Amino acid sequence: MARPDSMIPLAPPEGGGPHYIALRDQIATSIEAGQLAAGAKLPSERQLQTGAGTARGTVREALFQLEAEGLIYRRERSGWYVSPPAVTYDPTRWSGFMTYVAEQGRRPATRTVSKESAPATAAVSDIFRVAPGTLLYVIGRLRSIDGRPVLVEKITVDPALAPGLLDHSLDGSLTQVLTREYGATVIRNRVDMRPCALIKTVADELGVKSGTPGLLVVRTSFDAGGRVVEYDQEYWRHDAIRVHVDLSVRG
Amino acid sequence: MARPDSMIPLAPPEGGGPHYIALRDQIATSIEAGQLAAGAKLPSERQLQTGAGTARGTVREALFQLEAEGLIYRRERSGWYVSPPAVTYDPTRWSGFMTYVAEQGRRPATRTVSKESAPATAAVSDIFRVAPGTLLYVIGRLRSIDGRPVLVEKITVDPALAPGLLDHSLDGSLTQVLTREYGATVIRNRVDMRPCALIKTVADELGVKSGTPGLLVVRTSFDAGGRVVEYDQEYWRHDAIRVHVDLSVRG
DNA sequence: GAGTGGTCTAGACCACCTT
DNA sequence: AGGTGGTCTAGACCACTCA
Repeated sequence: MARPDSMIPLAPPEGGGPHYIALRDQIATSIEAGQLAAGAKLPSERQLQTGAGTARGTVREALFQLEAEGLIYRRERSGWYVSPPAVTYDPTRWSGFMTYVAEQGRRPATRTVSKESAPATAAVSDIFRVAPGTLLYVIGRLRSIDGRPVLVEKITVDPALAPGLLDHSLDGSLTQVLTREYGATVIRNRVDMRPCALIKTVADELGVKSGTPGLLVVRTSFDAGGRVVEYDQEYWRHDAIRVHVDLSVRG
Repeated sequence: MARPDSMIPLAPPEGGGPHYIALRDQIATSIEAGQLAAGAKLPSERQLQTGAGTARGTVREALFQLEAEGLIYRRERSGWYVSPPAVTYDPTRWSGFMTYVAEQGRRPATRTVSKESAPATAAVSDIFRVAPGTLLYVIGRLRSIDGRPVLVEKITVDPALAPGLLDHSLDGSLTQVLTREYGATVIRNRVDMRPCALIKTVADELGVKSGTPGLLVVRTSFDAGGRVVEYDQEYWRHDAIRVHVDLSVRG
């Protein structure tokens, strides 16, 4: 039996839109009204289901919508939570994650997940202008804001520029280490950004479901000789970042 | 009856992952292998359902995943199609949409959807530094690449700077009109970007389902007097754009 | 161990696009 | 008119988290 109109579980949504949109609006309103504060946990899907008088699938559609909008997020098999505000990233400023997150009154943290020497793939060897298979340092890090993981990054560095890099502490600013310990001077930064989906490996580390939307930010920094100092691929939760660029006419 | 293992509809996915991921991988592979070219239509959901031996909901989950990744997109109630490549947007370059899209070998088009004088809301009046309720020009445009709508924009301009603007043709570069006809000179550009969901009004114009992921790009341009020349909110399909910024040390 | 979300089934009706 | 995706139901079992 499909949609038994005889029992009218809940008033059909005003305006005739889908039920899941009506539920979405209801939850969105109580978030904006502050009844659900940032970080607060939503009722369970089965509770919402009872309250709304719809099937669980419909409830989940409303939740997916809110997730896509960045209003809520999930912790795998734990529940749905109200998203905290996003931080602003400005690629024209040269401060690192730890700095600009703190400047915005939030608490940044970095955890080094992996560090190793690995042979360069075709794409990477091209960027570093080395032969494919050349051993490069690859560092994996997980960065959090106020205790919530927001990005996973994979940093590649040429050992020729920073021999023994992996023996240093990598839980702070890597750029700072490269500058202070190895005298590397970045004079050019290239930044690429694009919406993406978080694939399994990344999603697992962030504790989100594979396939949730994200933002890929790729930074490539060069020294005066045009050599790549640092190649950094950052996979962000899509609701944790916004980008801001301020530009004046120049030469 | 749930998951009748007795009939094993399709070999359970290698590695033990979910079925929808296996189907996703299968479709992704045939796209990457070129068996499904950019713009090609996928088989219908019910055909895929039969082929994969799963329920339609599972098929749709695989399709949603691919959509989130930007590999495919849908035309409302028409079908699923392979996404064309994204265009690159560089906020540090001052060329407009028509120019940079054409430079990348694609065919740009603009259609003016609406133009009117409307009273400034609180947020907008703040940006333009006018009293709330002041009449401002608001222009709605739909922009396409190779015939596929990729963004909806809402441009706000202060009539004090460009009286009679709405009488001009607005289907080309608006910045050019403002420069040539009104002598406005932009010396500063502020750009904000963040992932978002496309809400109903926008989604309808783009012909996508409400709630599909998008990218909001807000450009604010200023003249030498610090006055806002143009305030432009662009809602992009998330799979149509990537952002590229190249920065050198400077003053 | 109770409860949560994650995955899946097998249907149904509808609004809309396409031909 | 026939086919498409969009929405929805009412179940089920599973892997995992949390207390």
